[in-house]
Order: sequence, then structure tokens, then C-alpha cells
Amino acid sequence: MQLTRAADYAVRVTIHLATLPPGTLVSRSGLAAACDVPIHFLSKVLQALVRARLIVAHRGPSGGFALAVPADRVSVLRVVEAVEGPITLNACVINGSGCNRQGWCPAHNVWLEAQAALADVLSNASIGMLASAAPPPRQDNVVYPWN
Amino acid sequence: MQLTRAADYAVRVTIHLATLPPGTLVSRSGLAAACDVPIHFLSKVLQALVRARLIVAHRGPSGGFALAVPADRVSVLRVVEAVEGPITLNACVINGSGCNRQGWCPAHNVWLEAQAALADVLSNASIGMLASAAPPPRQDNVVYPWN
DNA sequence: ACAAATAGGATAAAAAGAGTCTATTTTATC
DNA sequence: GATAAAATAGACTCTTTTTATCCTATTTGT
Repeated sequence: MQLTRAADYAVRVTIHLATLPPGTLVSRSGLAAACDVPIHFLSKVLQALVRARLIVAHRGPSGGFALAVPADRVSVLRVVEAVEGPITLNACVINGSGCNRQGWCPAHNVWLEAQAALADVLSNASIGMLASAAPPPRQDNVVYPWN
Repeated sequence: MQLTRAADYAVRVTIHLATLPPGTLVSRSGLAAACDVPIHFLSKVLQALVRARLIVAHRGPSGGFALAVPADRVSVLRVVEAVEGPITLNACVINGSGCNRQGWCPAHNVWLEAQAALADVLSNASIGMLASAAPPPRQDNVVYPWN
């Protein structure tokens, strides 16, 4: 009943990117330092975010990662699900899980409701919103693409 | 990001007990059959519920388990937490987790809010409510204490 | 005394979670 | 074209949690 560390890290990273001018590239090691994430583990998280098209990656020297979408249009839910897959509170709410109580189990709807309530909060919080609540980034850690 | 099977089973069991006349004792094997739970695993779940004083156990022949509290006064949340411990959506919301971003991390509040929304749904659903939505129990599986 | 029931400890297999390491590919720049 | 910086990909390890199973006690109604 807990988010994975990966999802937490993904949210940290996207928020951090959202505090920078749009399009700013930050390298993996830059992100690891800024977001306090083990650098090797971060690789996987970033790859998942790229596959979900929430961030873009540029290879080569002066490469790095940047948001692929305006931060206000990305919800925390999308970021979490990019890394963890769809949020499902219980095995029985997964389609085709073969729960043989489906259809009459009185708890089923509660799981659905709770899941919806959770998803609602997470989808109403945008990364952009959170980023503007964050303290401004330390300038000496930032590499602007025009430098 | 999912309930454990144990929590699911616990809810099934308490709902089942709530469909019976108050005080009705059902043996572990009876519960296992009625709720479709592996019998040995069920032992552990039942023990947790007893420790949390949500159900009472009677040993000896004609012993079994019964609700310890009126079903309307038991929320799904209490049952889940009896088995899983307190619901915490992220490591950083646990007091003394030593998250060194605490105090300024802009995501922190979102986790708290989402967690509250989840808990809210689960605490507003009582086991009694769910039980009355359940189809009536098969009479041939029920042993009444006065028999 | 006996039998039916729960209590609880020991064990174990399986899965998930978290993190590391290394080789490969891409690409800007000299 | 060579070099170096950077992302990509996947194999690998280690630990913890989950999901059980089994066995021995303990309780208790008849």
C-alpha cells in the first residue's frame, strides 16, 4: 500500500525540470544530485518517463533530459502511472483477474471508489502547480542550453 | 500500490460474519470455504483481527470466530489497517523517516492529500453497510450457536 | 478422557523492490 | 575523423515482503 521509490523519484524529477525554463536540458547526474536519487537507479526511472513521452532525452555531450509537455498539463497521476502502471487498489478490480467473486462481492465497489478518490487527487495536482510552490533552483546547478 | 491479499481476505471475512446474526460463530474452515481463502493463510489473518479486537475467537468444539463489534461501527479502513498497519502512501510521509527533503518538498502535501482521500472513502464504508448489500448467505453453510 | 477447535512458531517458495554494473549507441565538438 | 560526453539497455545482485504451509501447543465443550 505504498508508492514505489521509482514513482516518488519520477515526481521529484519532473517537478525539478518544471522549475527550469522550458526546454532546459539537465543531465542524469544533474538530476540525481538535484533530486537526491541514486544515479544508476535514476536511469530506469528516466527511461520509463521517456517511453511515456513525458520527457525527452538528448544524447551526446550537452545532452540531457527536459520536459516534453508543458508542466501545467502533466498531472502527478500521469507521472506515477508512467512508472508504476495503472493504479489498482486490489487484484479483483483488474479486468480479467479471474476473481470468481466478481459481480456480487460487496467490497468490489469500495475498492473502485477508493481508487477513484486517490486517482482524483493525483490527477488534479499538476507538476507545474507543484513546481511553482517549490523554492527556486540553485542557479549554479543549472546548465542552460544557450550557454 | 496495492492492498495485500491478507487485507482483502480480512474484509471478505468480516463482511461474511456481518451477514449472519450477531454473535454467530463460524469456524476457520467455514470461513475459508465461504470467503474463498487458503485455510492456513487465513489463520494469520484471523489472528491479526483478533489482536485488533475486531473479532473474537472461541476455542474448543463448536468454537469459531464472530464479530466483536456491531458491524455498522467497523469501517473498512479499520479492518485493512488491522492487517496492514497504517496506510502510508509514501515513505516520506512517515514520521521520522528521515526524508531530508521534508519541510520544503512540494510533493509532500499531495501525498498527504491523496492518502487522506483514500482513507476517507475506506472509513466511510462500514462493514455492516457492505454486508447488507451482499446476497444472503447459503443457509446450509451456517451453523447457528443455538443448534 | 476425548475430540474439535484456535494460537502461534518455524520454515519456505515466490515475487517485488531497490540498487549496481557494464557494454552499446548516439552525437556535439575539436 | 577522433574523442569524449551523454543516454540506452539489459543483466545481475541483494534484500524485503508477500503468501503461503506445516506442526505443535493450548483451550474447551461433551
